[in-house]
Amino acid sequence: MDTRTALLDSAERAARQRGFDAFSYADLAKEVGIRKASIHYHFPMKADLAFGLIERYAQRFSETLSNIAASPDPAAAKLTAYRELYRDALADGSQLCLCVSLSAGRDSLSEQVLGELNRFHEDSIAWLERIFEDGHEDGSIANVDNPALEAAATLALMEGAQLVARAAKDVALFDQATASFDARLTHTQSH
Amino acid sequence: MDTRTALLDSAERAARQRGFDAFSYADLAKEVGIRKASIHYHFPMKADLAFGLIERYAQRFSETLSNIAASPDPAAAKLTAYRELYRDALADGSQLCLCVSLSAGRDSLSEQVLGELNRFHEDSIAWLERIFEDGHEDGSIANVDNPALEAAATLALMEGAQLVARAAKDVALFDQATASFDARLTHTQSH
DNA sequence: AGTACCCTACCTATCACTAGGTAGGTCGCC
DNA sequence: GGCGACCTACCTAGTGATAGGTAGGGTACT
Repeated sequence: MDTRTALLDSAERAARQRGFDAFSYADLAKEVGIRKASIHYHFPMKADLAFGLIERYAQRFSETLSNIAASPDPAAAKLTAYRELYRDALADGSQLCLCVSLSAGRDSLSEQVLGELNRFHEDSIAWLERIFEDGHEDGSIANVDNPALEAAATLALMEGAQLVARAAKDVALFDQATASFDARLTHTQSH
Repeated sequence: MDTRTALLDSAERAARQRGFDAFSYADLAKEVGIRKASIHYHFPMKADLAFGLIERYAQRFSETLSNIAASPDPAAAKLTAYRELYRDALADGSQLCLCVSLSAGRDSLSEQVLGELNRFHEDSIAWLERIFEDGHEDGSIANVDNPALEAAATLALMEGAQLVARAAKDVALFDQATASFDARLTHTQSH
């Protein structure tokens, strides 16, 4: 496999599990099977690695959101899919999604990475706002007063639910925290 | 001032601003005005410092919640007060509350500190559940279906809102994320 | 075909620095 | 005299980063 990709994979897992500052080039080197110094060939500074991580992550996430939005399902189903994204990222309760992890350890990040992170948040909120508007129109989401505010609330809810679930290492907490949100969605049984 | 308290104060601010792993005994020593090694007299290991922090924090928070609960105000007003707690902790958008900060950097914490953190979360949810029950009865909180789930959602919302607001260094994001929540509360104008 | 050159992708060895932590001494106060 | 509170001085084990070397592949000119 491509070494650069292997490094990104290993770093992403470490960052999501332990935080970006909590893993070292030595950890990475051991896992990927090259020497510590060789990592600097691919990522001269650790900030470059952080940027590489968020760049790839944002791109993947963006594609996923586009795919969800493109489906002919009602808006409620799209929000359910969105929720699943965050739920799945928890794995067995030991991982955070990268944006939550980086948000939490914000301080050590470069200005560039921070900008990318904020852009990711803005994109997510814009996407959600659109879905809430659709859900208001097609009636699949209950009580939509202000799509923009609902979008901001949803993002915060997902990130917060992930945080508390990971703290307790218990995915059930994520489900509890998002259950009321889920109850607003009209689930049309399709089989 | 008491040196131990000064150390806790300095450590708390540092932990909330930069994360528990991101400040060192050297930073603390410089700020408090004693030598690095002297800190070990008060907190032999950094884990002891972490425990001291969360212990004091949990106790303070518990008292605050008790005071809020004891007031004769409607349940909605108590939730507003709860929201203010998290909002105020943000300061100018640069700080998290201690539990969010520690949740985020969970990995480096001792089992003991982790237990204390989870207990804090449980207590918060129990407190919130009670408030939601009251709010359902006195009618000051709209659409209360399941108090336990609402409680979990509220905690997650607050922590998540704080996280995204801090990431963007903008308190307005906290307000946006919690606005829909606030809209469910009946605000009785008293003057 | 041979040689000169640059490239990628690693390596060894070491850098300067910081982390948390320890040993042992000093000083004032009850 | 003992103890609380602090000091200087040091240690070990890391950290990210750098310097300089090397094996092997491609390209280009003669």
